[in-house]
Amino acid sequence: MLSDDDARMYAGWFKALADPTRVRLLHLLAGEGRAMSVGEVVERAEVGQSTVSHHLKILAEARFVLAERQGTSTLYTVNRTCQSVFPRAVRAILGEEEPADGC
Amino acid sequence: MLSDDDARMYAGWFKALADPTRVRLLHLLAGEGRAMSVGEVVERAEVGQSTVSHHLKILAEARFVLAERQGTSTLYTVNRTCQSVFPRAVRAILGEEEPADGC
DNA sequence: ATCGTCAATCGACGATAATCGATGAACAAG
DNA sequence: CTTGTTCATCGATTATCGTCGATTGACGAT
Repeated sequence: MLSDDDARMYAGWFKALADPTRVRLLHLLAGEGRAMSVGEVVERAEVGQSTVSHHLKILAEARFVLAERQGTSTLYTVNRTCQSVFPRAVRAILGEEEPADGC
Repeated sequence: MLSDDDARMYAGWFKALADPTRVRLLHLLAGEGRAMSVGEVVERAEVGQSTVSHHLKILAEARFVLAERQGTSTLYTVNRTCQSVFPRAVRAILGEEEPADGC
């Protein structure tokens, strides 16, 4: 049986993309193909600055984006090495692979 | 830009697995390798009957499990054709594939 | 027709999460 | 040092979600 901690870990990965606003922010960032400051993201998003900051933090904690401070602004980039987390998580949940941690 | 509806659709798929209890139920069902009644699932789960019924319904609506009524009981099975949903969703969000609907 | 079993639904409660506006902290420019 | 910019954090509000116990509805057996 999947341990409680493993279940929470997998659920956590899915939770990071379980919000439409985060999906759109990630898509926006990926479509631009370069690092973007929070301000640039706010300009193209339809939510306020604090909301964008909040969601980018969640995406960064889940490692789907990378953050880098540059002077007074923070640049966010898509972390493309994370594309494989979901296939691996699904296989682990379905019992075809031993649990994997990290991204 | 990803439409609001598309973003909600993708987020909805992730949301279905964004809860530890649902992850465990799906894992339990997959590990058994056969259709299980709600009662059987309740026996091995650590939550009440109404909670199990609630979560199985959510998993079924997202097409991750299939439900079939058999007399007085309902049998749930893992829908293994849904494994590809997440890779495809991720590619669509990251802009490497046109949006895909359904599972 | 009645009774017992099984699962879905209902109503309520507490916890989590999304959003906003305002405040605060770090930094650059003058 | 002061001012302006940029982002993170705080506090509050509202909405959503997970869980439970109780009820209801469907079905089979007697």
